[in-house]
Amino acid sequence: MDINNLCLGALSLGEASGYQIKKMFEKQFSHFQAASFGSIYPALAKLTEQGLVSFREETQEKRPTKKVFSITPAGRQQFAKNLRETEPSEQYRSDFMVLMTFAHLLPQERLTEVLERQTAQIKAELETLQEIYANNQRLTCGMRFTLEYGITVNQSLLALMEQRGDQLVLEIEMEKREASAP
Amino acid sequence: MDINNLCLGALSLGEASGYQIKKMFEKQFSHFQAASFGSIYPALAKLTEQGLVSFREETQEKRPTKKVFSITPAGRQQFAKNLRETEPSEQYRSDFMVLMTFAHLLPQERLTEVLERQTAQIKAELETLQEIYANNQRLTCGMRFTLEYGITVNQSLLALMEQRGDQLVLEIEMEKREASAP
DNA sequence: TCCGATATATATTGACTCGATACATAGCAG
DNA sequence: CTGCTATGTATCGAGTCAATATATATCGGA
Repeated sequence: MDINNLCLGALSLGEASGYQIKKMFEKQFSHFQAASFGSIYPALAKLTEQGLVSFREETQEKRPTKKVFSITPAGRQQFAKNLRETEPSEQYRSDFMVLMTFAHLLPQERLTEVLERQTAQIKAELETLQEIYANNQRLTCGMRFTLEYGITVNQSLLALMEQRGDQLVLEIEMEKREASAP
Repeated sequence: MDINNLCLGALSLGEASGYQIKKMFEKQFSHFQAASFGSIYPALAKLTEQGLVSFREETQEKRPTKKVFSITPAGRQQFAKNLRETEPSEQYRSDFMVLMTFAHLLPQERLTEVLERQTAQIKAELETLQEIYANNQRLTCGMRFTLEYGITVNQSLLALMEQRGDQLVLEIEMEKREASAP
């Protein structure tokens, strides 16, 4: 699923400027997709060219002029078609996991810090998702499901980090001592 | 964490050719990092230029000539330094979540298929991780932790999919009917 | 009051990465 | 004997990101 398509999807929920689409990626979609201006603006230009979205210019007082994009009927049709053909793939990239894989190369204080930071991150993400879930009545069933999905993951990870974190630091220190004096 | 660094990390576990490094990304590291030839070969060239890795050419019978790369002491030092400065960030990208967000635009059969496929994917990933965990004595504590992390996530997701999947299909169909005849 | 942070808004650039492809050889299954 | 899988090196085009440029405005703190 490329950014062209994701912009089409975002606009299928309502008209928006490039800046506002970026905000949507940072808020509603942040737990499963990301996009930068460097891909959003070219995508909107291309979609306009293809007649899948249109825009009107909105001059604002005390703010720069906005280009408000809307999805066209052709765009809506195209998005539904692309969606039907999209395979449910996933990709996960984690520097945290890399740090854990090579944890024996980290000083103990740094390892502790990394684990604490990761735990805090998970906690923050969990709270964000729970807040969206609780304070939003207009969510579709599908959206509610993605939130449940994210909440489930983060809850089980938080439990793992809290149960296993301190123990891991000790294990790694043991391993280091064994390696240096076998 | 860029691919240069990841290659350095891979080579810190033992010498390997570009092809073998790719295999490592597909096996040991597949649940948290990925890399293609298009990034691995340029990375190895750059690292060689910087003196962080070196290589010898190994002529094989009935096989193309191999370039076997090894990490140099300077490379090992650089990797440890980079690791200390790496922040534990994570990124997750999921077309499955996009499909769920816009599930109301999918035909029912396709939605069912997507959910089944996702469940199968999670099951497969879970089995792969459990197999590595069980059949490998040489793992470091850190590596074992990354496997536990992955197993935890996939177990809780599998439970969610099995509890919630069928129900979701019904909910979405209800929602569609309400939307078309309010 | 002025400085820096934050927010709204569009847009581009360089660097990085992926997926596909090319080239070369060989074994194995149908 | 054709196609698939495997080992191996390497590049190219297309897509993407992070940073930056350019404007303007608000708001809090020194």
